[in-house]
Amino acid sequence: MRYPASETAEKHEKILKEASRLFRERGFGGAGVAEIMKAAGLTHGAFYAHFPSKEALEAEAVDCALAQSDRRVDALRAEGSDPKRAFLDSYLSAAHRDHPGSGCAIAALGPEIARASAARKPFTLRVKHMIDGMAGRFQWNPKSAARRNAIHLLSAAVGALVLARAVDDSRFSDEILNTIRDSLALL
Amino acid sequence: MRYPASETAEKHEKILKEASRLFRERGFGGAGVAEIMKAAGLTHGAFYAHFPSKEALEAEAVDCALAQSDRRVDALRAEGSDPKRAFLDSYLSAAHRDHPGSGCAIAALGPEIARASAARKPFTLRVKHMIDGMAGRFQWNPKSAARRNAIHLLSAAVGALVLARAVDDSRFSDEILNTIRDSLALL
DNA sequence: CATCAAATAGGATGACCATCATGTATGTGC
DNA sequence: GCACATACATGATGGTCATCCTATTTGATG
Repeated sequence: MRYPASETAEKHEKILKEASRLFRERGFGGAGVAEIMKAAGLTHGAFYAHFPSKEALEAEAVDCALAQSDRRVDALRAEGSDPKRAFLDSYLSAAHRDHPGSGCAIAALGPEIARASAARKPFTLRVKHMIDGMAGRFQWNPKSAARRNAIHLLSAAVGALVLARAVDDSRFSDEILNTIRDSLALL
Repeated sequence: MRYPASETAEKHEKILKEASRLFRERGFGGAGVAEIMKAAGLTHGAFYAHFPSKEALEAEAVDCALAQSDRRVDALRAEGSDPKRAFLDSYLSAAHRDHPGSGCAIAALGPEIARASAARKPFTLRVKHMIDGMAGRFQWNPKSAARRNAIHLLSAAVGALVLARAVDDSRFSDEILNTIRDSLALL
């Protein structure tokens, strides 16, 4: 059947959202096309009407997830007086550690993206934009070190989240998150 | 045929070495049992005489890779006068970025380890030991912040390497490595 | 209103993969 | 020196997965 154009666009978005969640939860290899389509309320046969390949879906899903992260960083600035502190509290929280499906794609998929040819381009653009945003909108001392500090903050936050998730000791995991949260607040 | 015990132990080590390299290069899912055995000079049938499952191999391979990293950190201390600086120069080098197969397993496999039940325990022990070693052997100012700074240094170095590998722009990638190298030298 | 194009379902396909089964040859322990 | 255990090779097996094929249905187009 041919469906109304609006519904088609909605379903495309729904597939992307579910893919981006499942990829972050289980990795690119851990989430299959059929499972993603089922989560989106469709069957596997319809997949290739929306995306040319799974690899293309991976690229779009990464872009989608990082766009969401970008919007969240913007929202932090609108809300509180210290957006950097708000970012650290949110990014290095136990909730973020325990729910990768709705969290940062860099920490959930970084090494797999490095091996995935198609996802690297959108990833690069989004990361550049995130660093520019953080450098421009967070409060740094001195202000001249904004870009360096933004790169430092993002790197340390990503690394800490990766470590906190991989470690099999909840106290050690908490220690990592708390240590980096406090350290980066001083930048 | 029954082989001499020494040869068997050698082959066990060879399988582990090749697995740890291939896993770091392609991820757990990207390297199959048959390919690993072939790289070790054997056929796939002999695998289950050495390891009970692929998951068990993943755990031992991670342990093997991190043990090697640990030895390298020790070696840095024996060689130069500033082991922290030597670590940063090595860890955040273009060579390390471009050769994950012989590099740090945290940066190459972190998120996959977080999802791999068996590998998390040895991973946790090795990371704890690495942080203890860096806290005790590197020069920190002030010395009272040694443990906090060691966690900070490892997190930021891992995050920077993940970012530098995933990004599709060599200048940006270099900028990340150089920025974090200089920032962490001040800890 | 008639035609077309596209979105979907269901099923097929071919590849890959972890694991297991079997046969064999040979060090090892008695 | 003999019986046995075992490391190995080869070959199945069962499952999963990405991708393709075909029929169907119906909104869009003129």
